[in-house]
Amino acid sequence: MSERISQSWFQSNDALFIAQKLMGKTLVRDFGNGDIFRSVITETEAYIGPEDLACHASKGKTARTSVMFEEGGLVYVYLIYGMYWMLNFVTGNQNEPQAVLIRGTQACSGPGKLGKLLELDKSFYGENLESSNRIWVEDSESVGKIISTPRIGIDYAGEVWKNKPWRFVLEI
DNA sequence: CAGAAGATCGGG
DNA sequence: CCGATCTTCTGC
Repeated sequence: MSERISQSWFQSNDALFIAQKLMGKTLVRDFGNGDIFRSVITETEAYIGPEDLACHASKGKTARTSVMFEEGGLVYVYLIYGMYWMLNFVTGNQNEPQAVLIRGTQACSGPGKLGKLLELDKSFYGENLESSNRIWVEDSESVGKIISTPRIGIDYAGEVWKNKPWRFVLEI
């Protein structure tokens, strides 16, 4: 009964909206060997636009951030601390650099651990969530209450941006 | 071209 | 609290 979420949905909404609406939806990862990971998304963070000093796109368009300047519905992954692949979904239209960081699912809490569990790597950079045969999101009923808090690990972003309540957690 | 720091995590 | 571990960006 679950239906894959379309690229147009990611494209026609901003990161703040999508970060909240992804709550309760199902993240799917097909490893291609018969194993399929499916788990409900329970924690996200929104990173919006060039003004948001916590958003990588605030540094401008570079090889690392260019996918955020593309249309929504694509995967943005990057390696952090030399060992963790962070999973993000690009949102909004072209030249509206924004993304949603997937910080956790019911089966796995923590963005670093999730990236490891999903076996992410550089090859996922720019993957299309609507057409990919290895990673996508399926619609499902959101049950529970959404809590918002400041984002984690971005003290460098300055008082204004580091205090934005753009981290969302689903309490089931 | 060298150096620093990072949207993290686990061990002590 | 600190080290792991390596890509990316900055400054000289």
